[in-house]
Amino acid sequence: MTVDPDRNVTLRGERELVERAGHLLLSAEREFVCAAGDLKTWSMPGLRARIAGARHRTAPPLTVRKLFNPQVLDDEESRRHLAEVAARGAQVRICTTGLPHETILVDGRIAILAGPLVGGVRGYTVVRSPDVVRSVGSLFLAAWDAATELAEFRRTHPPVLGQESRRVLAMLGAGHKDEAAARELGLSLRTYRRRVAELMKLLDAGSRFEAGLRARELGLTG
Amino acid sequence: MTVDPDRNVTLRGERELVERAGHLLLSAEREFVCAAGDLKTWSMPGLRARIAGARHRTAPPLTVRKLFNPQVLDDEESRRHLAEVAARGAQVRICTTGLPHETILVDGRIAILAGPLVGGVRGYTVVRSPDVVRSVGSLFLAAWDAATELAEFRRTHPPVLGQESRRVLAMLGAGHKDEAAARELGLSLRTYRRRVAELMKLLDAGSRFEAGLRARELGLTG
DNA sequence: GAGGCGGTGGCAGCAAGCTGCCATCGCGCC
DNA sequence: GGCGCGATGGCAGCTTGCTGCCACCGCCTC
Repeated sequence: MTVDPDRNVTLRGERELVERAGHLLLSAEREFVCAAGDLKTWSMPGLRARIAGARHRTAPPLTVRKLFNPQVLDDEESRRHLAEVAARGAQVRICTTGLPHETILVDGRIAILAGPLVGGVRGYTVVRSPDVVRSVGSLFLAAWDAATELAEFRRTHPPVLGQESRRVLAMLGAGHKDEAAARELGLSLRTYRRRVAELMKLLDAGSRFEAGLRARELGLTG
Repeated sequence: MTVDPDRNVTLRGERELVERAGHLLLSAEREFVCAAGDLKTWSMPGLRARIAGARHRTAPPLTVRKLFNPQVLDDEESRRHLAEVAARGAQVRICTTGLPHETILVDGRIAILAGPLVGGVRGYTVVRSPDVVRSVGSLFLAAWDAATELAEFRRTHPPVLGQESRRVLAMLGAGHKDEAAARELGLSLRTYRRRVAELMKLLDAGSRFEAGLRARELGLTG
């Protein structure tokens, strides 16, 4: 890593990013900002835990802001992770406009911008030029302000269900047993239950009761 | 049965009522009106089916109005029966003020008024005097107009739940397994499930999913 | 045609839920 | 005390729901 703050450095692959810029991420004292289309880009095994650990040392509590596209809510693991992150005090928002590039901002001093995959490896450009970082920061802020709080988003944006899912929902809502419902929908018992399981994942429900609750809550019925 | 229209006849017990006044009930051509505190008074086995059958013969469709107190909604069998009756075209309303006496009105011509139990047998007085029947009719109409449609009533009057039922609901809504929920509430598994079963009866739900749906629908959560 | 891939469905085994039956216990009442 | 009544909880057996595993099928690609 050069000492010239106006020299951008591009690292290839997450491993190199972690090795050579990990300390930058850990150096956050005031604010840690992260924008990404999905959760995959910043997986960085092991680093998250160290960041989480580092937070305990900071005198002024670290402000953590995470901005994502709606598709992070598509799979259950991501939802669980987001919920956990939010529970630890991070602010999480969802932005319906496409996020340009995956971005990290540390204390308004350092920006790390992800590039496209090149030969299966993603490039990460570490930027320290104050003007560049500032303008990235203000772009982020604009997107952040336009985005909606995770909880609010989830409350007002029910997951989009296909035709079949809605028919499964109707069967469940009518109180039919699985066997009858499957027959009525022309599905095998196995497949019907697969659908129900998918639905429950989608609704973040641990039981059918809960699923019913949420289905009504999100206005997915009738 | 006397031919004098101004002579009231009191019949003792439902059997006698059915035997000697059953034909009056079946003679309804225009309107059949029934008000009762509960469904027990007019059980009259076999008669209902015959009334239902008779309706097919009537040239102008028979208007059926039934007025009940809220407690008919307390037990599941009554609810099912009411739903069935309503589905067959009867108008069903719920009246929150106590209904004075069980009453039947046939075509504005005949009134049958139930009295108290005497020696375990209820008396039924058949009235044909036009003035009396008219005034009973107008009293009924007043109560009818003040009452609310069954569907509307059920939508706006969620069943009153005890403290414990609400805690059971909370457990269900939190997605807990029965065992965990029972432990948390300090109940045995058996009793917890009894509570759940009661709750589901109360909510008219054939499955836990449905119960969740209704619970949210009736605003019984959070 | 070979092979991969996604969706389906049968099966089996387990987990969870449901309910009838009965013993028990507390409580009010005679 | 004796009795009945309602609530509780243990037990057992059954139903329902859940899921991993595997085989199969249709489709696409090479």
